[in-house]
Amino acid sequence: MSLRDRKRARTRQALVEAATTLFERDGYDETTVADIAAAAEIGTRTFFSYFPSKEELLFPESDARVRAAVEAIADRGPHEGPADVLLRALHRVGDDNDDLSGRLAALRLRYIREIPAVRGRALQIQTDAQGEIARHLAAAFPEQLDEVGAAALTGAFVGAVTAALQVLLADLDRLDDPAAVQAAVRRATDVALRPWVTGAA
Amino acid sequence: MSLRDRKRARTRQALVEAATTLFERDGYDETTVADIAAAAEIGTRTFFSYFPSKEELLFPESDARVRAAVEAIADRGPHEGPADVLLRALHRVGDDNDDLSGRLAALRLRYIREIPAVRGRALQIQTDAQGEIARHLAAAFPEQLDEVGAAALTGAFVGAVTAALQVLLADLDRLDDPAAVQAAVRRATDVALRPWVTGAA
DNA sequence: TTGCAAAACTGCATCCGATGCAGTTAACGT
DNA sequence: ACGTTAACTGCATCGGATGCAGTTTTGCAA
Repeated sequence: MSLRDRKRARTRQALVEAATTLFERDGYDETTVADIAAAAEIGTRTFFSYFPSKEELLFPESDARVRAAVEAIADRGPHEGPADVLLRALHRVGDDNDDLSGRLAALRLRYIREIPAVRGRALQIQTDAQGEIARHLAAAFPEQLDEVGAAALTGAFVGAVTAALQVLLADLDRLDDPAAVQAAVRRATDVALRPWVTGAA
Repeated sequence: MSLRDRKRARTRQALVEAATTLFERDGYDETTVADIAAAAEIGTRTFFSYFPSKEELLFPESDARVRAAVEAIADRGPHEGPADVLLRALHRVGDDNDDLSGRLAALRLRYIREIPAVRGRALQIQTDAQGEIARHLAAAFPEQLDEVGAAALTGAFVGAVTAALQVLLADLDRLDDPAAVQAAVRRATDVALRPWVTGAA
């Protein structure tokens, strides 16, 4: 990796950290892009060559989860059906929830509820990920699932977990506690997916 | 209804129609709020007392579908389970898809794919509607569903239909044909919900 | 009908996010 | 060491959105 690339990665990281600190101190709307750029010691204009928009700061590695899920599909056993694989993939994604120790994740969870632009971006990322997973799932089970069926199955899983999680997080004021969030995620998957684990594959 | 209210409703309608025409002619980003306000013969500033944002023009009656679904839940038969009721509600919502003759609906479907802000707003509306439906469902079946379970079930249904519909609409270039869209919606619900209609309630 | 209070409309100034452009600076490979 | 390429930066600009203050319109009661 060249010096250029290393420097660039460092600046990117500095931007995320500066944004995290400023968001925590002043709030999302109160923190301007100019503030963040200044804190990371780059020009305001240059910010937009690192992130296309302010929201994106909250989702610095949105690909990681998708990759984990795709891996889980690839690592399927010989006797697993589509629902089993999907279930395993979702659990693995839930476990990997600790991206970078929490501070940013806590902000993200709060802002997804409070700031429309952030919520919109989060939902779009989820939709895209869902589509990607469905594509891989259909490819893995060509005889049992067509494109539409795979999308429907994936949508049902993700939709169930997301909705359940939302209810569980709604009355959770201490979003800063990673353990509580982790527990909520696990309970959400359990409740949401119970209808499948007992039924047919 | 007072003269004031009637006039206000007329202006609101004029704004939606002006926006529809301008969007069709020039595109979403190319049409400014000032253009729309001018076409409806009100000041630019006044626009924001009718709609809080530009996107909102594309969702003028987002409550209607929720009301239809809630009605469907209320009209349940004595032997229907939660899944049956939800299925019927979803079908009714699908049938009511012809809001105001299509032009706006066609634009909406296109822009949900193309413009991030619109997609974000659409997903937020869907999420809110989902939550509302789940609340009513839980209230209707207090012994079989708790809050989390109702949210998970509703999320699964809506998620499945939405995902399936998205695949079907992806290769549909002629979005202007209401019949084709209607058919896609119906097929999406059929495919997505097949696992439930045969299984247990 | 008249007069008053509430609501709606409007222009103006302002802020912020985002983009195009052009000039400068820094890093890379030879 | 040098030319090429990429990155950084300031500047100007645009559109969406909000607060404010002044004017106009509507509603209602005297």
